[in-house]
Amino acid sequence: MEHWDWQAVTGETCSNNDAFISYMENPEFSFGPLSFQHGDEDHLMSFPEVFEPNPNVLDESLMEELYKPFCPELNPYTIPVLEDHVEEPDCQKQQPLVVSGTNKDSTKPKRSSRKKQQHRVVKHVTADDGLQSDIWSWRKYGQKPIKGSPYPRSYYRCSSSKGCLARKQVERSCSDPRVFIITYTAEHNHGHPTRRNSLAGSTRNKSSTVAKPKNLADKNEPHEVAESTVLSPAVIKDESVKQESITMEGGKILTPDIMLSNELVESFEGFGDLFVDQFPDLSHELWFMNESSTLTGGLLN
DNA sequence: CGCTTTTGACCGGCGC
DNA sequence: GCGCCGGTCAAAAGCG
Repeated sequence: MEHWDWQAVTGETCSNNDAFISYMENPEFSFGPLSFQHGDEDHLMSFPEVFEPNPNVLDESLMEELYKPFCPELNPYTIPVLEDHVEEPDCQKQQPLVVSGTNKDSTKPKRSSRKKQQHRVVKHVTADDGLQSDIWSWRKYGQKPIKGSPYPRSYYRCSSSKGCLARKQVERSCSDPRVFIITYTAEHNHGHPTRRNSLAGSTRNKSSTVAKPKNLADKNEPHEVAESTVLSPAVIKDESVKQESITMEGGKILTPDIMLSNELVESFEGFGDLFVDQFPDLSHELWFMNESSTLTGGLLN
């Protein structure tokens, strides 16, 4: 395996040896939180979100290494699930052990979570850098004010497939309102979505500023701002186009510089916009497909 | 028509 | 048993 230096958005670096050795120890994590060793320290980083590849020569072997953690054949139906990565939301950290504003008895464990057995992954993201990287489509099914937090928690379920148990909770950090705490529970029982949410019903925010939290346009209640990783319709449609472009190519991606194998291309399915999100320097390598598909008749209409 | 969000009601676990 | 709380349901309404 060729040596590959990873540049993390956080400023940290590590080599692919470190990262992939760790990955091989935890192959069930097809993508998502990835632990690696750097020096004497253990790190846990969300792989698709924090790493950017060095601008290096792009060839197939490097691409395969690059995408090994995301390869669906290893675990096609898994969202980032890493029990060890569970973190308590900020507000709950400040109030020992979950909920209950009273906290009369902090020595006993408060209610053992009803869903204790479920895997959970808690991610902290900002509106600017994290909220658009979710490749799944979600339908909101509830919102509740949370004790001890000025912001409500929103509940989403996967809308890509009926019967999918995947859930996501979104709340705004009370310690840093710029940060959204996203909690994933359960697993997707299906492959990556072929398209994002449909547009219908999702356009109540008349203003379609990119990634703007919905309801800002039509409601003034401050708690409403806490909600939402929902993409603006414009973004959703735009990304759907990109994503289907990849799928529609059905086998080969051709660029002036590279030709990828069928297997690798299949591993990209449902992954197109994530690629673009995470590796903007390389996005032009795939964007041509959108152009070509447009020329051959378009995809969504 | 099929999808979405909104929101009050309901359910079940937990502590007292 | 009661009340609190988080999580879910489902009806209503909007959108393309």
